[in-house]
Amino acid sequence: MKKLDKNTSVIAPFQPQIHNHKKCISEAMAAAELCCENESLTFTPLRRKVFELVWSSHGPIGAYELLDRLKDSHRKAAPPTVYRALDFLMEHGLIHRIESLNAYIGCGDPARHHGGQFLICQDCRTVAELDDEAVARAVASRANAMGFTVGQQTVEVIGRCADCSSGSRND
Amino acid sequence: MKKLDKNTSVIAPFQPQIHNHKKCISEAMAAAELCCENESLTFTPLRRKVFELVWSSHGPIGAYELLDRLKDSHRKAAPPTVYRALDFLMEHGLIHRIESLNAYIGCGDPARHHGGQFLICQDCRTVAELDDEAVARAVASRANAMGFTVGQQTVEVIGRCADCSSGSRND
DNA sequence: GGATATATGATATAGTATAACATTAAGCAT
DNA sequence: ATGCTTAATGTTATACTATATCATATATCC
Repeated sequence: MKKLDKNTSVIAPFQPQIHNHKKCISEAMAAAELCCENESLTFTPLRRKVFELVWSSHGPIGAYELLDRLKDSHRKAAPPTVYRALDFLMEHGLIHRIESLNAYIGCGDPARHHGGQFLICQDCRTVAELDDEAVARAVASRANAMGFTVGQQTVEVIGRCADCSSGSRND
Repeated sequence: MKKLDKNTSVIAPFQPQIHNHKKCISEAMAAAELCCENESLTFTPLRRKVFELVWSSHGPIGAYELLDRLKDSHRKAAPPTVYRALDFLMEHGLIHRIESLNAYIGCGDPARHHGGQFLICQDCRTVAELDDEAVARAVASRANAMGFTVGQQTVEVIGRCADCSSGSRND
Protein backbone atom coordinates (compact mmCIF):
# COMPACT_ATOMS: atom_id res chain seq x y z
CA MET A 1 0.00 0.00 0.00
CA LYS A 2 1.44 3.33 -1.05
CA LYS A 3 1.80 5.99 1.59
CA LEU A 4 1.35 9.55 0.41
CA ASP A 5 2.21 11.04 3.76
CA LYS A 6 1.84 10.03 7.35
CA ASN A 7 -1.91 10.53 7.32
CA THR A 8 -3.07 9.27 3.99
CA SER A 9 -3.00 5.93 2.34
CA VAL A 10 -3.92 5.17 -1.18
CA ILE A 11 -5.74 2.00 -0.50
CA ALA A 12 -6.41 1.24 -4.12
CA PRO A 13 -4.92 3.29 -6.93
CA PHE A 14 -6.46 4.16 -10.26
CA GLN A 15 -5.56 2.20 -13.34
CA PRO A 16 -3.78 -0.69 -11.75
CA GLN A 17 -0.85 -0.44 -14.13
CA ILE A 18 0.91 -3.58 -15.10
CA HIS A 19 -0.17 -5.91 -12.38
CA ASN A 20 -0.76 -9.53 -11.84
CA HIS A 21 -4.47 -9.57 -11.43
CA LYS A 22 -4.64 -13.17 -10.32
CA LYS A 23 -2.15 -12.49 -7.59
CA CYS A 24 -4.00 -9.36 -6.65
CA ILE A 25 -7.23 -11.31 -6.22
CA SER A 26 -5.64 -14.11 -4.29
CA GLU A 27 -4.01 -11.64 -1.94
CA ALA A 28 -7.37 -10.03 -1.31
CA MET A 29 -8.85 -13.46 -0.68
CA ALA A 30 -6.10 -14.25 1.80
CA ALA A 31 -6.69 -10.96 3.62
CA ALA A 32 -10.39 -11.69 3.78
CA GLU A 33 -9.82 -15.22 5.07
CA LEU A 34 -7.61 -13.87 7.79
CA CYS A 35 -10.09 -11.20 8.66
CA CYS A 36 -12.93 -13.72 8.95
CA GLU A 37 -10.80 -16.07 11.00
CA ASN A 38 -9.90 -13.30 13.43
CA GLU A 39 -13.51 -12.40 13.91
CA SER A 40 -14.92 -15.91 13.84
CA LEU A 41 -17.04 -15.23 10.80
CA THR A 42 -18.35 -18.00 8.59
CA PHE A 43 -16.80 -17.33 5.23
CA THR A 44 -18.91 -19.80 3.29
CA PRO A 45 -18.16 -20.91 -0.27
CA LEU A 46 -20.97 -18.70 -1.53
CA ARG A 47 -19.68 -15.60 0.22
CA ARG A 48 -16.18 -16.45 -0.85
CA LYS A 49 -17.29 -16.68 -4.46
CA VAL A 50 -19.15 -13.38 -4.38
CA PHE A 51 -16.15 -11.73 -2.79
CA GLU A 52 -13.93 -13.16 -5.49
CA LEU A 53 -16.26 -11.90 -8.20
CA VAL A 54 -16.31 -8.41 -6.73
CA TRP A 55 -12.54 -8.38 -6.68
CA SER A 56 -12.25 -9.86 -10.15
CA SER A 57 -14.09 -6.97 -11.66
CA HIS A 58 -11.46 -4.71 -10.18
CA GLY A 59 -13.86 -1.84 -10.24
CA PRO A 60 -17.37 -1.07 -9.16
CA ILE A 61 -19.80 -3.81 -10.13
CA GLY A 62 -23.58 -3.97 -9.81
CA ALA A 63 -25.51 -6.62 -7.92
CA TYR A 64 -27.22 -8.02 -11.00
CA GLU A 65 -24.00 -8.17 -12.95
CA LEU A 66 -22.59 -10.14 -10.04
CA LEU A 67 -25.65 -12.34 -10.09
CA ASP A 68 -25.10 -13.16 -13.75
CA ARG A 69 -21.53 -14.18 -13.09
CA LEU A 70 -22.42 -16.04 -9.94
CA LYS A 71 -24.83 -18.21 -11.89
CA ASP A 72 -21.91 -19.86 -13.67
CA SER A 73 -20.98 -21.60 -10.45
CA HIS A 74 -24.25 -21.41 -8.51
CA ARG A 75 -27.07 -22.10 -10.92
CA LYS A 76 -29.72 -21.56 -8.28
CA ALA A 77 -28.60 -18.06 -7.40
CA ALA A 78 -31.31 -15.40 -7.23
CA PRO A 79 -31.26 -11.74 -6.22
CA PRO A 80 -31.46 -12.46 -2.50
CA THR A 81 -28.52 -14.81 -2.83
CA VAL A 82 -26.22 -12.07 -3.98
CA TYR A 83 -27.68 -9.34 -1.79
CA ARG A 84 -27.25 -11.46 1.30
CA ALA A 85 -23.66 -12.14 0.46
CA LEU A 86 -23.07 -8.45 -0.26
CA ASP A 87 -24.65 -7.51 3.06
CA PHE A 88 -22.37 -9.89 4.87
CA LEU A 89 -19.29 -8.62 3.09
CA MET A 90 -20.20 -5.00 3.70
CA GLU A 91 -21.08 -5.57 7.31
CA HIS A 92 -17.62 -6.87 7.92
CA GLY A 93 -15.79 -4.30 5.84
CA LEU A 94 -14.66 -6.64 3.09
CA ILE A 95 -16.30 -4.60 0.37
CA HIS A 96 -17.75 -1.11 0.04
CA ARG A 97 -20.87 0.13 -1.61
CA ILE A 98 -20.56 3.10 -3.93
CA GLU A 99 -23.84 4.89 -3.35
CA SER A 100 -23.68 7.12 -6.37
CA LEU A 101 -23.23 4.14 -8.68
CA ASN A 102 -25.37 1.53 -6.93
CA ALA A 103 -22.32 -0.65 -7.16
CA TYR A 104 -19.92 -2.57 -5.00
CA ILE A 105 -16.17 -2.67 -4.84
CA GLY A 106 -13.58 -4.65 -2.93
CA CYS A 107 -12.02 -3.01 0.05
CA GLY A 108 -8.26 -2.79 -0.18
CA ASP A 109 -7.79 -2.83 3.56
CA PRO A 110 -10.38 -5.07 5.22
CA ALA A 111 -8.39 -5.52 8.42
CA ARG A 112 -8.98 -1.96 9.47
CA HIS A 113 -12.61 -0.95 9.56
CA HIS A 114 -13.11 2.39 7.93
CA GLY A 115 -15.44 4.40 5.79
CA GLY A 116 -13.15 5.19 2.96
CA GLN A 117 -13.29 7.87 0.35
CA PHE A 118 -13.73 7.21 -3.32
CA LEU A 119 -12.55 9.08 -6.37
CA ILE A 120 -14.68 8.05 -9.31
CA CYS A 121 -13.58 8.84 -12.83
CA GLN A 122 -16.56 9.83 -14.93
CA ASP A 123 -14.78 8.85 -18.14
CA CYS A 124 -13.15 5.52 -17.54
CA ARG A 125 -15.30 4.60 -14.50
CA THR A 126 -12.31 3.46 -12.49
CA VAL A 127 -12.42 4.12 -8.80
CA ALA A 128 -9.62 4.90 -6.37
CA GLU A 129 -10.08 4.30 -2.70
CA LEU A 130 -8.43 6.65 -0.26
CA ASP A 131 -8.36 6.73 3.46
CA ASP A 132 -7.44 10.28 4.27
CA GLU A 133 -7.52 11.11 7.92
CA ALA A 134 -7.57 14.82 7.21
CA VAL A 135 -10.84 14.39 5.36
CA ALA A 136 -12.33 12.08 7.94
CA ARG A 137 -11.25 14.40 10.73
CA ALA A 138 -12.60 17.49 9.00
CA VAL A 139 -15.96 15.81 8.59
CA ALA A 140 -16.05 14.41 12.11
CA SER A 141 -15.00 17.63 13.78
CA ARG A 142 -17.65 19.64 12.03
CA ALA A 143 -20.30 17.08 12.77
CA ASN A 144 -19.32 16.82 16.40
CA ALA A 145 -19.42 20.59 16.75
CA MET A 146 -23.11 20.28 16.00
CA GLY A 147 -23.59 17.49 18.49
CA PHE A 148 -23.85 14.95 15.73
CA THR A 149 -22.46 11.50 16.43
CA VAL A 150 -20.82 10.18 13.30
CA GLY A 151 -21.59 6.65 12.30
CA GLN A 152 -20.58 6.03 8.72
CA GLN A 153 -19.05 8.53 6.35
CA THR A 154 -19.82 8.35 2.67
CA VAL A 155 -17.40 10.40 0.62
CA GLU A 156 -17.63 9.99 -3.12
CA VAL A 157 -16.00 12.35 -5.51
CA ILE A 158 -16.94 12.40 -9.16
CA GLY A 159 -14.37 13.82 -11.54
CA ARG A 160 -11.61 12.86 -13.93
CA CYS A 161 -8.61 10.74 -13.12
CA ALA A 162 -5.13 11.85 -14.17
CA ASP A 163 -5.11 9.68 -17.27
CA CYS A 164 -8.43 10.89 -18.54
CA SER A 165 -7.75 14.57 -17.85
CA SER A 166 -4.35 14.67 -19.54
CA GLY A 167 -5.00 13.00 -22.83
CA SER A 168 -8.42 13.70 -24.26
CA ARG A 169 -9.42 10.13 -23.72
CA ASN A 170 -13.13 9.77 -23.62
CA ASP A 171 -14.16 6.20 -23.15
CA MET B 1 -28.02 31.46 7.73
CA LYS B 2 -26.03 30.71 10.83
CA LYS B 3 -22.28 31.11 10.65
CA LEU B 4 -20.27 28.70 12.77
CA ASP B 5 -16.96 30.26 11.92
CA LYS B 6 -15.52 32.07 8.95
CA ASN B 7 -15.36 28.94 6.84
CA THR B 8 -18.46 27.02 7.65
CA SER B 9 -22.09 27.72 7.18
CA VAL B 10 -24.93 25.70 8.47
CA ILE B 11 -27.07 25.90 5.42
CA ALA B 12 -29.93 24.04 6.92
CA PRO B 13 -30.01 23.02 10.56
CA PHE B 14 -31.49 19.93 12.11
CA GLN B 15 -34.89 20.05 13.70
CA PRO B 16 -36.05 23.39 12.41
CA GLN B 17 -37.16 24.54 15.84
CA ILE B 18 -40.10 26.84 16.06
CA HIS B 19 -40.27 28.21 12.59
CA ASN B 20 -42.81 29.49 10.21
CA HIS B 21 -42.81 26.79 7.63
CA LYS B 22 -44.90 28.68 5.13
CA LYS B 23 -42.54 31.60 5.29
CA CYS B 24 -39.59 29.25 5.01
CA ILE B 25 -41.02 27.75 1.81
CA SER B 26 -41.90 31.05 0.28
CA GLU B 27 -38.42 32.36 0.96
CA ALA B 28 -36.94 29.35 -0.76
CA MET B 29 -39.30 29.94 -3.69
CA ALA B 30 -38.20 33.54 -3.90
CA ALA B 31 -34.54 32.55 -3.87
CA ALA B 32 -35.18 30.03 -6.62
CA GLU B 33 -37.09 32.54 -8.71
CA LEU B 34 -34.22 34.97 -8.42
CA CYS B 35 -31.72 32.29 -9.25
CA CYS B 36 -33.64 31.27 -12.39
CA GLU B 37 -34.08 34.87 -13.44
CA ASN B 38 -30.35 35.51 -13.12
CA GLU B 39 -29.51 32.53 -15.24
CA SER B 40 -32.37 32.88 -17.70
CA LEU B 41 -33.85 29.54 -16.80
CA THR B 42 -37.44 28.67 -17.53
CA PHE B 43 -38.96 28.05 -14.15
CA THR B 44 -42.20 26.56 -15.39
CA PRO B 45 -45.26 25.96 -13.23
CA LEU B 46 -44.48 22.26 -13.13
CA ARG B 47 -40.90 22.77 -11.98
CA ARG B 48 -42.07 25.36 -9.54
CA LYS B 49 -44.58 22.95 -8.09
CA VAL B 50 -42.06 20.14 -7.72
CA PHE B 51 -39.64 22.52 -6.08
CA GLU B 52 -42.32 23.62 -3.69
CA LEU B 53 -43.18 20.02 -2.84
CA VAL B 54 -39.56 19.19 -2.16
CA TRP B 55 -39.30 22.15 0.17
CA SER B 56 -42.61 21.43 1.83
CA SER B 57 -41.41 18.06 2.99
CA HIS B 58 -38.59 19.84 4.76
CA GLY B 59 -36.53 16.72 4.68
CA PRO B 60 -35.43 14.14 2.17
CA ILE B 61 -38.28 12.95 -0.02
CA GLY B 62 -38.38 10.22 -2.63
CA ALA B 63 -39.35 10.67 -6.26
CA TYR B 64 -42.45 8.51 -6.05
CA GLU B 65 -43.65 10.20 -2.91
CA LEU B 66 -43.28 13.48 -4.79
CA LEU B 67 -45.15 11.99 -7.70
CA ASP B 68 -48.08 11.11 -5.44
CA ARG B 69 -48.30 14.62 -4.13
CA LEU B 70 -47.78 16.15 -7.54
CA LYS B 71 -50.80 14.30 -8.84
CA ASP B 72 -53.06 16.46 -6.70
CA SER B 73 -52.34 19.40 -8.96
CA HIS B 74 -51.12 17.64 -12.11
CA ARG B 75 -53.30 14.64 -12.69
CA LYS B 76 -51.34 13.51 -15.72
CA ALA B 77 -48.03 13.32 -13.92
CA ALA B 78 -46.00 10.15 -14.44
CA PRO B 79 -42.53 9.12 -13.32
CA PRO B 80 -40.75 10.97 -16.13
CA THR B 81 -42.63 14.12 -15.18
CA VAL B 82 -41.13 14.24 -11.75
CA TYR B 83 -37.70 12.95 -12.74
CA ARG B 84 -37.36 15.60 -15.41
CA ALA B 85 -38.26 18.31 -12.98
CA LEU B 86 -35.83 16.89 -10.42
CA ASP B 87 -33.09 16.78 -13.05
CA PHE B 88 -33.69 20.39 -13.88
CA LEU B 89 -33.67 21.45 -10.25
CA MET B 90 -30.53 19.50 -9.49
CA GLU B 91 -28.73 20.69 -12.57
CA HIS B 92 -29.19 24.23 -11.42
CA GLY B 93 -28.43 23.64 -7.79
CA LEU B 94 -31.92 24.23 -6.45
CA ILE B 95 -32.10 20.84 -4.80
CA HIS B 96 -29.69 18.09 -3.85
CA ARG B 97 -29.92 14.37 -4.16
CA ILE B 98 -29.06 12.30 -1.12
CA GLU B 99 -27.47 9.26 -2.69
CA SER B 100 -27.62 7.06 0.35
CA LEU B 101 -31.37 7.60 0.70
CA ASN B 102 -32.42 7.80 -2.95
CA ALA B 103 -34.09 11.02 -1.96
CA TYR B 104 -34.10 14.69 -2.73
CA ILE B 105 -33.90 17.74 -0.54
CA GLY B 106 -34.12 21.47 -1.09
CA CYS B 107 -30.89 23.39 -1.21
CA GLY B 108 -30.67 26.12 1.38
CA ASP B 109 -28.35 28.22 -0.69
CA PRO B 110 -29.14 27.92 -4.38
CA ALA B 111 -27.38 31.13 -5.37
CA ARG B 112 -23.99 29.62 -4.74
CA HIS B 113 -23.34 26.41 -6.56
CA HIS B 114 -21.80 23.87 -4.27
CA GLY B 115 -21.70 20.21 -3.44
CA GLY B 116 -22.77 20.36 0.13
CA GLN B 117 -22.32 17.93 2.95
CA PHE B 118 -25.15 16.16 4.66
CA LEU B 119 -25.53 14.90 8.18
CA ILE B 120 -28.28 12.31 8.20
CA CYS B 121 -29.80 11.20 11.47
CA GLN B 122 -30.49 7.50 11.38
CA ASP B 123 -33.15 7.81 14.06
CA CYS B 124 -35.30 10.77 13.16
CA ARG B 125 -34.25 10.89 9.49
CA THR B 126 -33.72 14.63 9.56
CA VAL B 127 -30.91 15.97 7.47
CA ALA B 128 -28.66 18.95 8.06
CA GLU B 129 -26.85 20.54 5.17
CA LEU B 130 -23.42 21.96 5.77
CA ASP B 131 -21.02 23.71 3.52
CA ASP B 132 -17.70 23.30 5.25
CA GLU B 133 -14.78 24.59 3.28
CA ALA B 134 -12.34 22.65 5.43
CA VAL B 135 -13.98 19.42 4.34
CA ALA B 136 -14.24 20.45 0.72
CA ARG B 137 -10.64 21.60 0.71
CA ALA B 138 -9.37 18.45 2.39
CA VAL B 139 -11.11 16.34 -0.23
CA ALA B 140 -10.01 18.49 -3.14
CA SER B 141 -6.40 18.73 -2.05
CA ARG B 142 -6.03 15.01 -1.65
CA ALA B 143 -7.71 14.36 -4.97
CA ASN B 144 -5.61 16.93 -6.74
CA ALA B 145 -2.45 15.42 -5.30
CA MET B 146 -3.34 12.33 -7.28
CA GLY B 147 -3.98 14.28 -10.44
CA PHE B 148 -7.71 13.87 -10.03
CA THR B 149 -9.88 16.74 -11.18
CA VAL B 150 -12.79 17.11 -8.82
CA GLY B 151 -16.22 17.52 -10.31
CA GLN B 152 -18.88 16.92 -7.73
CA GLN B 153 -18.35 15.96 -4.13
CA THR B 154 -20.82 13.73 -2.37
CA VAL B 155 -20.37 13.80 1.39
CA GLU B 156 -23.04 12.06 3.40
CA VAL B 157 -22.60 11.23 7.02
CA ILE B 158 -24.89 8.78 8.74
CA GLY B 159 -25.17 9.06 12.50
CA ARG B 160 -27.25 10.53 15.27
CA CYS B 161 -28.25 14.13 15.65
CA ALA B 162 -27.87 15.89 18.99
CA ASP B 163 -31.50 15.38 19.93
CA CYS B 164 -31.52 11.68 19.23
CA SER B 165 -28.15 10.98 20.91
CA SER B 166 -28.95 12.77 24.15
CA GLY B 167 -32.30 11.37 25.06
CA SER B 168 -32.71 7.73 24.17
CA ARG B 169 -35.26 8.63 21.56
CA ASN B 170 -35.62 5.94 19.01
CA ASP B 171 -38.22 6.85 16.43
C1' DG C 1 -30.80 -37.17 18.58
C1' DG C 2 -33.36 -33.05 19.21
C1' DA C 3 -33.34 -28.01 19.93
C1' DT C 4 -31.55 -23.82 18.30
C1' DA C 5 -29.43 -20.72 15.30
C1' DT C 6 -27.47 -19.74 10.79
C1' DA C 7 -27.37 -20.01 5.91
C1' DT C 8 -29.39 -20.81 1.51
C1' DG C 9 -33.31 -21.86 -1.85
C1' DA C 10 -37.37 -20.18 -4.12
C1' DT C 11 -41.06 -17.12 -5.44
C1' DA C 12 -43.08 -12.86 -5.50
C1' DT C 13 -43.17 -8.08 -5.29
C1' DA C 14 -41.64 -3.38 -3.99
C1' DG C 15 -39.05 0.66 -5.09
C1' DT C 16 -36.25 3.57 -8.23
C1' DA C 17 -35.20 5.30 -12.80
C1' DT C 18 -35.03 5.69 -17.88
C1' DA C 19 -36.14 4.78 -23.02
C1' DA C 20 -38.75 6.05 -26.74
C1' DC C 21 -42.00 8.33 -29.19
C1' DA C 22 -46.10 11.65 -29.46
C1' DT C 23 -47.88 16.11 -28.58
C1' DT C 24 -47.97 20.80 -27.18
C1' DA C 25 -46.10 25.35 -26.34
C1' DA C 26 -42.75 29.13 -27.08
C1' DG C 27 -39.43 31.92 -29.62
C1' DC C 28 -38.04 33.77 -33.78
C1' DA C 29 -36.96 34.51 -38.85
C1' DT C 30 -39.09 35.51 -42.96
C1' DA D 1 -49.39 35.39 -39.96
C1' DT D 2 -46.69 31.31 -41.46
C1' DG D 3 -43.69 28.03 -40.99
C1' DC D 4 -39.22 26.60 -38.70
C1' DT D 5 -36.88 25.22 -34.63
C1' DT D 6 -36.24 24.19 -29.92
C1' DA D 7 -37.85 23.23 -25.41
C1' DA D 8 -41.16 21.21 -22.42
C1' DT D 9 -44.58 17.99 -21.32
C1' DG D 10 -47.63 13.83 -22.13
C1' DT D 11 -47.84 8.80 -22.62
C1' DT D 12 -46.66 4.06 -22.51
C1' DA D 13 -43.60 0.65 -21.65
C1' DT D 14 -39.73 -1.30 -19.56
C1' DA D 15 -35.21 -1.60 -17.15
C1' DC D 16 -32.72 -1.67 -13.06
C1' DT D 17 -32.15 -2.17 -7.96
C1' DA D 18 -33.58 -4.20 -3.68
C1' DT D 19 -36.44 -6.57 -0.20
C1' DA D 20 -40.30 -9.56 1.91
C1' DT D 21 -41.69 -13.99 2.91
C1' DC D 22 -41.75 -18.61 3.58
C1' DA D 23 -39.48 -23.12 2.82
C1' DT D 24 -35.46 -26.02 3.20
C1' DA D 25 -31.00 -27.31 4.45
C1' DT D 26 -26.76 -27.16 7.25
C1' DA D 27 -24.19 -26.51 11.39
C1' DT D 28 -23.66 -26.22 16.49
C1' DC D 29 -24.38 -27.36 21.03
C1' DC D 30 -26.40 -29.77 24.82
